Amino acid sequence: MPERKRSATVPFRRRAQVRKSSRPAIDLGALNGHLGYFVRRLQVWVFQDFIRALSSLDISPAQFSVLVVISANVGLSQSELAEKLDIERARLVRLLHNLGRRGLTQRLQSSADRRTHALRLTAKGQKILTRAKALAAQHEARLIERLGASRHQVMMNSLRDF
Amino acid sequence: MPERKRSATVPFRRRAQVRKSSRPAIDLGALNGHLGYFVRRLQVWVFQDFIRALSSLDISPAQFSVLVVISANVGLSQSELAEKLDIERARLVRLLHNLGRRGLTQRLQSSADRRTHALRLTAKGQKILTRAKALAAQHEARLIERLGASRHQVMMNSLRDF
DNA sequence: CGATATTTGTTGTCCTAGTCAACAATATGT
DNA sequence: ACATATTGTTGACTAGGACAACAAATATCG
Repeated sequence: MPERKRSATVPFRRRAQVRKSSRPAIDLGALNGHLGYFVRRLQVWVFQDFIRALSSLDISPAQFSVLVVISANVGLSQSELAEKLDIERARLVRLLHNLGRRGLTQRLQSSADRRTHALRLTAKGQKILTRAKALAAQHEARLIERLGASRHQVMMNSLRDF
Repeated sequence: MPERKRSATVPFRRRAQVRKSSRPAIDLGALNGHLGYFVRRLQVWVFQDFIRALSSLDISPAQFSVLVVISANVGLSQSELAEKLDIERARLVRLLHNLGRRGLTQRLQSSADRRTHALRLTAKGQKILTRAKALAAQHEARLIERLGASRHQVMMNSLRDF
């Protein structure tokens, strides 16, 4: 996609014709020493690919993580979920509001503590999540392909208990 | 229905000591199979630590990357910089506007192409960048410590040419 | 050359994520 | 019983990023 206008056959380049080739390669400089920069780039790629992968279901990465954790821990409270996913409680409220509006999640009154809501997926939510997991798996396959299986494994092990 | 793996060998835990233990460990579920989730967490940690590290200079990660690349490629244009850092041209305009307002960067008229601006740091910008690099190095040291030197190295190699 | 297309920097607009303070209802500790 | 803490919620605000449109400048190609 990046347009290559580098004609290798030009014998003598007149000054007026020397175009962008005067800056052949841009140096990242000190960024080369910062892992965070590359992590950021990877993360952006992952999000873009993930969003595209689940675009047919209109499920964002954050929404996916919420659905997955609710599904794996039925009845947990918003505070617990927020803490586990490192989301602000205030932000989780809006996430759940949207998911609830779409009929994917439910907030049930907890008998023990009337402040808390016991979270669970609706039948529709479970169905959607099943499809979402399949699409997410395809995304992960692309990531593994892009990264190389061994590197993917290494990074997984390195980051799992970060 | 949630598969609660209660170890059958646990004798009796007194209720008084068990507080919110009705939910002893929250399961990440399918997220455990997604590298992107852990990459995201690392990236958030990195940004938080980086911002804190450079808070005395009030330099964000994005601003740092802009200053670094300009410094390493004096005279490059906004388009080139935007492409290299994967920033929208429109966004870069605002970044440079702020950095310019603070007297850190300059946009000089390019003689060859009067559309483009040749970017460079001011003397003040270079001075600030020098200090920023030192603080960023401290941040990187913390990241290495947190991650382990070997893992840091492995990830660096894995992501450098992503 | 000259008409047309493309590039560059810019502005305006919109959307979403994320942060923060405050608040009512409820629960807890002493 | 009373002070304190937690839970879910709302409102307000900031910032990042996406997108369209635009004028000026340049490139392309008949």
